Amino acid sequence: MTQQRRDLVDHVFQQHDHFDADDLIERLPPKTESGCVSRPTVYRTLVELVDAGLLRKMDLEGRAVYEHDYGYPQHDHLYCTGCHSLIEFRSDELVNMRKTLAKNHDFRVTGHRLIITGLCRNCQTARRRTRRRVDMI
Amino acid sequence: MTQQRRDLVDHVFQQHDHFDADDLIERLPPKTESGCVSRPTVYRTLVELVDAGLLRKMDLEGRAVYEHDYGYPQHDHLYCTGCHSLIEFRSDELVNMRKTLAKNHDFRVTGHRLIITGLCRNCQTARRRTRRRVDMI
DNA sequence: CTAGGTGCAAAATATTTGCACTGGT
DNA sequence: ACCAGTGCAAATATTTTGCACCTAG
Repeated sequence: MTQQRRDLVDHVFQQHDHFDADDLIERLPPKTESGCVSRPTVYRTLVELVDAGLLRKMDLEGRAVYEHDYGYPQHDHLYCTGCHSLIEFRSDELVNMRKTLAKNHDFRVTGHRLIITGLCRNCQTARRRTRRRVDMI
Repeated sequence: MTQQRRDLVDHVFQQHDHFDADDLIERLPPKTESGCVSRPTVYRTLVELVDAGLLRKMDLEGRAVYEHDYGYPQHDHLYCTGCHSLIEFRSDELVNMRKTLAKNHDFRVTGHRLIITGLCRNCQTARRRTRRRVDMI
């Protein structure tokens, strides 16, 4: 348990949000007095946190996005292509569907990933008014 | 409409399967007398086929995977982490769920992607017997 | 002390782009 | 001839790795 890992873990679990490796790197330097954590260390630590079951990883437009896993209920996401935000939702139907499918296809399910793409409320109206900025975070 | 595009489109639509840019490039050379199609051309053509609505693209483990779209019913996939195969399935429940969610969240849905991960029948038994090879292609 | 962790630089992977050339119409 | 399409090489973007050094336990 080094200082770098402590910094990373602290920031990661400060609030429940979605982030990628770059977000993490950009957020860290200003908040730590010990200088910034190097890119390889961030990637290596993320792998370990995922393996340890503390984070969940998903691929979004070619990049790896992470969110809390440990202690969080299973859920899926609405993804807004306007502001690139992820909105969480839960669905028991989906879990049941998964069970049925597993049985029908003799498939041993280990997990799933559902992303529903579209425009969130804000981006629907923003698009009408003005050219919205496509900035992230 | 050039010879390269004709070759590409011919191969892509010869059978309904899932492939990535590399698969396509490897499959083409032996079958065409006109030499192989260059990598940039493959990528450029794939983009156009997706834009034209002929192919669907999905991100799987960081790589772009394509499948037929035009004329094919909407469906989702079971993904076997053993043999890396994609098994298609249809679900009307899912479509209904999507509608309900869209309404509840005031979200304008444009599409979705569901991938259920696990082990297919073969890989379940193979795993018990012997250490299966995780070779690709 | 010593094993695991870190940072730098470089490699690996996947995809995209600048640009001059070429082939289809 | 013209213009879209092509190939090469190089650029991008993201993530991974080799390796020498450092530090927590």
